[in-house]
Amino acid sequence: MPRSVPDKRTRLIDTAARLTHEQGYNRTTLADIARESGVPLGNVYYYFSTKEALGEALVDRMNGAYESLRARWNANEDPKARLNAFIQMTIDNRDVLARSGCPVGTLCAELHKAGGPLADHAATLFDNILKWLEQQFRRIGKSGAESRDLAAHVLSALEGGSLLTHTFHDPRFAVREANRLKEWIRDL
Amino acid sequence: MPRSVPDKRTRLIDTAARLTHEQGYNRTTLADIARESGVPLGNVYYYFSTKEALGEALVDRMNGAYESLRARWNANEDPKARLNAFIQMTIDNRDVLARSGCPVGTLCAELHKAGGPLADHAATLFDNILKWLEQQFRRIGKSGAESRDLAAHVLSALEGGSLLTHTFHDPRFAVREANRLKEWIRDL
DNA sequence: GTCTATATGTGGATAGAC
DNA sequence: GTCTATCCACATATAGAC
Repeated sequence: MPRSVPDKRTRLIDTAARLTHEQGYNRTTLADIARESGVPLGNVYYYFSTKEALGEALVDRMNGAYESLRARWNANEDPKARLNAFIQMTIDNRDVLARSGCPVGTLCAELHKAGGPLADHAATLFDNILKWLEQQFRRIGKSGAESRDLAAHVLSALEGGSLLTHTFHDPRFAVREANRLKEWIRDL
Repeated sequence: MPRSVPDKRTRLIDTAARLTHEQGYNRTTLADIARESGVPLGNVYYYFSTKEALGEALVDRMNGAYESLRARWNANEDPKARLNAFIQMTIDNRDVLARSGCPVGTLCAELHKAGGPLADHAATLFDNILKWLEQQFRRIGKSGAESRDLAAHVLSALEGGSLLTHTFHDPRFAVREANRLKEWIRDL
């Protein structure tokens, strides 16, 4: 029994993900999400008791999506190839980054101004990325401490490039940082 | 006639700068700013016709503050020393960065989700930084195109490090990126 | 220039019928 | 499970006396 239209709960999370990325979390209202999902506003509260609960589900969904990507990259045995696949994502998404920034970076920046449990939950997105990056550097033969530093450097450069790309609506900033990292990994 | 208390307009901008950095622009209300400035809410509108007008003044003030810093760094003739002074700012401010992130980076990220004239105005903060950085690399002897790339790389690394430092409330991410840049500049 | 009171709009959340 | 109507809090902005 194929379902061409996902169930309401899924639709609400998907719409929340898109609108939060485009407009920011605070500026995205439950009324926006409900309308774009084709769900009446009052019905949203059957699935999510508060906006924050929807935010938590949104972070969970993003974590799952990135976990799927990492699983795919793990099919390649070469850790440098895995790192390059991660970096290539920035290049492939350059136009989206120019329009709305990195979905993870902008979400973390915004939520950590408010604090609270949702902010900490969003930080797990970066944490999971860092852990995976660290594993790849260990496979290359780096020590534990150095692997953590190198992982942080990769993510810092890509996030910084994404921020400039977003601010100037110019994909080149992120692409240049990505290419710089690829050369740097090649020579490691 | 020394004035220990700045005039109202100045106080409003200063308070707006602090609260916007701590809480974000959207979550900071004019009532917050008025209260913390010791100005009645209705009186705010005598100085700024809209919240956006206050936002513009805030960006202008930040541009002026960073311009003053750059003027001080320009007193040193050595371009590498100037670059190091810029990078050192990240290290000196590490605890503030851990609590609230980079004032410029978080402001640009938040405002560019909404778009509009204020977002473009905020981008001038990064633009002025990049122009100054580019000048230093030209002084070192780099070409125009390469100087622009190197300037973008410095800012990307520091902003990315600041974002991770903010997200994890851990100063080390920004400090490591700063130290890495210092070594990189030394060997240029 | 200053300040109180208030208008206006909007967002999160609830009540309660179906 | 679904949906309409509505409550309540709060943010921007205005009116108008002083």
